[in-house]
Amino acid sequence: MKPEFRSPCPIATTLDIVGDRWSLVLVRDMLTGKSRYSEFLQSPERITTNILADRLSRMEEMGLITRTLYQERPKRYAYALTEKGRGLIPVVQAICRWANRHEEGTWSPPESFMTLTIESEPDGS
Amino acid sequence: MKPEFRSPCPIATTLDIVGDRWSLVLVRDMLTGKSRYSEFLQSPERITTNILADRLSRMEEMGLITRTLYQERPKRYAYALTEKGRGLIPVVQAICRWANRHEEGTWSPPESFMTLTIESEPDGS
DNA sequence: CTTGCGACTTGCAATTCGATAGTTAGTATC
DNA sequence: GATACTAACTATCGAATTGCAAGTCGCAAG
Repeated sequence: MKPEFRSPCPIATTLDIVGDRWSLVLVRDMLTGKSRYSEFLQSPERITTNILADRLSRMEEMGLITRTLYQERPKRYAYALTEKGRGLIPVVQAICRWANRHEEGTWSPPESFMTLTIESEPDGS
Repeated sequence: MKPEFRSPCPIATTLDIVGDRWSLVLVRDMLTGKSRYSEFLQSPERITTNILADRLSRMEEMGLITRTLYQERPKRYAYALTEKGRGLIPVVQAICRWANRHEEGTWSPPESFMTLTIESEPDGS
């Protein structure tokens, strides 16, 4: 039942976990305040429902997010990043810097996004 | 013929370019001194030849790498990162830090890898 | 008692992936 | 000069993944 990675290389391992076209988009959404299924569906990239359901359960399995019932009757769930998930903040920030520098026309993320930090980081920049 | 991205979001755009399980593994290989087709094949993740050929041509199209004939008769090619490709250094370094912190058993990259810098970066750390 | 919403699930065609086998060009060996 | 070998690909094919559309289920409002 252990997830099997291609190699112990940290890069290959990370790609085995979030190396697809959607996982980090969901991380972005959660970092910018979204928490519900229907909110993820509304993002401009238009993820489909089957992929969304699949990614959410995968990411939960991998310990990146938690799924909590925030309301009984009708049951409603909220998805939120775990500390492991929030640990990806520096990764998505680096990705944003790269895209802004090398791909014309990409949006500049809000200052508040680029200055997010991980609680437990030794460096609060 | 312009590559079409899902949205102008820098994260989604970057994932449209390198958001698969192999591209950044090849970036890693090139950053650690590999430059030839046969060398990439020998990495522990065992990429297959069709995927390797596909990724190399895609990455060349996207401006991440260059393919140069380094020897006539027999023709031999060397692949190297462009400045745009080397711009991904902070991304792969952030990925390494994340994996080392959150995934047990991942290799710690050599110091020389973690201190690589982009020539034109405003911050040489 | 039907309409609608949130959160999924199912079906299916199309694309992509992985394993393996084959090709092409040159070089080295017998 | 036939045989073997290596680098760098290309082709084939079944399996897995993706995208699109439609359907389901619980509930609550009108």
